[in-house]
Amino acid sequence: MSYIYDILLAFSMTYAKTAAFTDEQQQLARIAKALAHPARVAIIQLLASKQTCISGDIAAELPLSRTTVFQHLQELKALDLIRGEIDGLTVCYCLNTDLLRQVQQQFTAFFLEATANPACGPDTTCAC
Amino acid sequence: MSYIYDILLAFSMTYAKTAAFTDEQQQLARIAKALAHPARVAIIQLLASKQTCISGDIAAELPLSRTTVFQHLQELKALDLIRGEIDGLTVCYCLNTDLLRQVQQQFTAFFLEATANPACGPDTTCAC
DNA sequence: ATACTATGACGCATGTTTACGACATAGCAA
DNA sequence: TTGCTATGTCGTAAACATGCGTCATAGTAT
Repeated sequence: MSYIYDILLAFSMTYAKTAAFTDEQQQLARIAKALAHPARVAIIQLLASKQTCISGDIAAELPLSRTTVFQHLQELKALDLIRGEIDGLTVCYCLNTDLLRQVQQQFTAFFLEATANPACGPDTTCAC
Repeated sequence: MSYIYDILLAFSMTYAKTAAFTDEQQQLARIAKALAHPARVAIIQLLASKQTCISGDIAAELPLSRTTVFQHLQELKALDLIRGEIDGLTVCYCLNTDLLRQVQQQFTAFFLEATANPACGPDTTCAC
């Protein structure tokens, strides 16, 4: 019993237990992770504020090196939150507003669920 | 000029440049980071689903060790997203719904800003 | 062709997160 | 007291994130 259990356990060690969470939870966490750095929040706000897509001089507007900004751009791009099209020497990055709207709904649903009940208080069994 | 610049730069190296982003951006990123792991999303959903606050047997409902779950609880607690009150042998954890509502508004505002414009398309200078 | 510029790829150093076992503590109950 | 149970603390290993300098590539212009 414990032998087989140990073998099964071995396969699910270290970072792999994540697979046991629901797709919904993992999806939300993945997007949240993309927003979990001020630089990436700033990049999205920057792209949102420009009518036309701006190129890699995004780096010029942030207090980070071009290399680092590029890395953040890649991360957002990997989740398809932003798109990048090469146009000659420059690259035009822009928001994927369709996906952002979907994501917005996921977050809205999550927060609705989380704030639905008044949680603990004088009317519940405990009083946090 | 470049001498003083270098000194100033030295104070803001490595992870400290974060200070150059707005409070708003940092706050959003901080909360997003708290939601950036499926376990923490699951914990919040779990607490939301229970009428009464449940104790540390949260761990029993998640595919993680008690120690690891405790660590995630601490992280959420550090941001005051959840509260924990000791009641004899057990601890009652519960959501801080007031704060969650504030956070909800921050995210709503961010996504509104991000999805306001149709971004790139046939009507803009580039066509991502 | 040559030089210039905007991008992107690579590698490395440092710090942070995640996960867990082993130990410590503190209430409760026999 | 003694043992049991629910919590919390510590140390540690592995993975991941962050930041940047350096080099490679590929358009553009002279």
